[in-house]
Amino acid sequence: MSKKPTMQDVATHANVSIATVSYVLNGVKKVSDKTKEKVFESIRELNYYPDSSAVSLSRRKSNLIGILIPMLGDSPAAMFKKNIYYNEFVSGIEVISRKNNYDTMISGVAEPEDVKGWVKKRNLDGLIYIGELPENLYEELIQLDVPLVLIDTYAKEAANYNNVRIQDERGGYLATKHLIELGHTKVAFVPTNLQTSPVDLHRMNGYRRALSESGIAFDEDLVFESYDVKFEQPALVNRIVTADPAPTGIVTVSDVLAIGVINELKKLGKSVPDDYSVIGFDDLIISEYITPPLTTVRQDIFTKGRTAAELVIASIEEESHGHNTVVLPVELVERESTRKL
Amino acid sequence: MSKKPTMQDVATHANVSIATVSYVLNGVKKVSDKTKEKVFESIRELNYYPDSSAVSLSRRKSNLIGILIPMLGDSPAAMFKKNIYYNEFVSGIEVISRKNNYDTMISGVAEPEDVKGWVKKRNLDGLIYIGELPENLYEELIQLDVPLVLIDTYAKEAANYNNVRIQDERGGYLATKHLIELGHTKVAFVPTNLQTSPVDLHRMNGYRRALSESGIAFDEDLVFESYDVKFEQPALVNRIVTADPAPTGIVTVSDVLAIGVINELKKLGKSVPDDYSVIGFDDLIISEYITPPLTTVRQDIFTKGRTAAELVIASIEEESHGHNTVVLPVELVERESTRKL
DNA sequence: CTGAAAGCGCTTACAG
DNA sequence: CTGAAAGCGCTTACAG
Repeated sequence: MSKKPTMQDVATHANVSIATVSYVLNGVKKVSDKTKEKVFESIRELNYYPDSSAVSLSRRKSNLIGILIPMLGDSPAAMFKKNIYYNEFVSGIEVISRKNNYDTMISGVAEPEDVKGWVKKRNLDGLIYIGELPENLYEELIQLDVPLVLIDTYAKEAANYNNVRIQDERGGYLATKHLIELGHTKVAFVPTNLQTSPVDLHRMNGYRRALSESGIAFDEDLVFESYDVKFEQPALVNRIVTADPAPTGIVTVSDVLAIGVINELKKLGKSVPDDYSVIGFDDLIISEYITPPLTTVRQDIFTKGRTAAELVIASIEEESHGHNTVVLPVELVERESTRKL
Repeated sequence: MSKKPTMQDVATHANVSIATVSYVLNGVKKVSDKTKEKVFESIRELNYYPDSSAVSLSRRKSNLIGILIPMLGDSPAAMFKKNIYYNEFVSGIEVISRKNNYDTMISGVAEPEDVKGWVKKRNLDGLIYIGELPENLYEELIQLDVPLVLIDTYAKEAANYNNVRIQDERGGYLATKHLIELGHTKVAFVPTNLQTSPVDLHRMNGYRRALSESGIAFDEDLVFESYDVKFEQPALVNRIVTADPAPTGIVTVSDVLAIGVINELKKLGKSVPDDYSVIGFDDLIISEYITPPLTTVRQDIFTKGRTAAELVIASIEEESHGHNTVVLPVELVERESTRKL
């Protein structure tokens, strides 16, 4: 095959200097229209594409955005693999990035040191981090001085960065309120892990607000941590069905959990929504198609990804490294996993 | 923040030339152990990471692998977004790539010209393409002379590249055979699109083989193209339930389709597996947790991704641009969406 | 409006 | 075993 044409080839072909080609390409300086025309013509004919390694090197800008996905346990991919959620999220980032001429790379986060290395090595222009950032990573990242967007974070350090979150408190509130309105008074709350997940804590605040608004006392015995976002939840569900007081409604912090809970309940011969009303959180694509179709709190994960990408890119291009926080709305979607008591 | 250290900084710090640093880093030439030690020491102290733009530029190698995802309709992401499948696949690629010091980028494929541009721009070392490659893309890619792995392709041109496929024919066979063994004689086959999908055609060959093996005549009227891999399938299912002959078993080419079919059947008051036995294909993570748990033909998508990555990387590093074809096994997973007639 | 030249941070023959 | 220097393909002051 023929070697890839360089800027020099274009310059020669157009009978100008490479500086001029560069100017034309970057829309910089006033280049005469005829020259511009010639150059574009040559670019087209030679089918020229600027070499981004060279561009990155000389411009100190890679047009690369890194997406950091926290690891749960072993491999970064395992996380990505299991969590249907990331699919849409990454998708949103991808769309906006491409539109703005950025490419995206994904990496699992193991050691903070690795992240730093990655950013430096690849000259990443910006970073999107999903979830609570480990303390030590904050320090590393500050040193890196790279535009950063934090997703679903409530850490105080987060205030120094861009943030995209959703109305977590309101989500918990809406879900609980819904069950209460349906006549449920014994409502369980199923977070992942209250120690490690501020998001869960905020949703629980909403849960508590809804309870107290209706004069229902908060009961610790109705909070069941699952510790793991996965479909298999025998232990969790066992605790729920044997709980005292016995709940009739279950507010969950994710659709995956809700599906898991419904599944285990079925195994125990219980019916949803006849015996238990269950609410999810997220509204995954699949949630409408399970049995029963899941009542859930919808968040627009795709938009979350888009917003995150828009924020990093703005931050990169303004050189302002601003810290904006965008809180996206949530909404209750009533389907058939909840019923009037 | 302090500027990122360069190789020069390391050289100065270690009191050697940058050439030596480079040699040490690349394990090339025989550098004395003391020197090596000094250099590594400096690298550690300065927390140095080679700039990959510079490396790419001088070594003409980006250590970047591009994943091409075909677009269905509008945005590339839309595809990625909807198809739960890609999640695992990309995950597999990612794991192997990272282990081999490659990063991966994902792009939707719109115009073949765009792909070419992307490869040239980013100096991609290798490419993984999912699905049937448009004719004109073959030509473009040949010119690019970049290691390529084709996934699930049956085009004759594909023989010139690396391929990863699964036992499609066998999958169709196993699914159909299973239904026949359960006593079904009127078995429907639901492909996506026989015109555009050789994969579907191969699975149908398996379907036909199982039929003929049992002395059941193939009946065109029992083939129902869905034309779209999505959960909503009212028209499709309407055709199925009103078909003559009336099928009792349904072999489907994807879990998404199967879930869609089951869903529509329920809406029509039909029960699975009581009225219809339905089989999927893929065995998505979710498929075990829907109602009824889906009987399906499992393929290991994660391994498919891993294999694809291994092939490109081998191809990149051997400079041999080989064309190996790996056919991964499939296996029938019996769950509860099928029953004895 | 256009170009010569230095520089971005590496790699790699070539000398020694 | 080690280093000086050219080169990878761009960008960008600086001159003109």
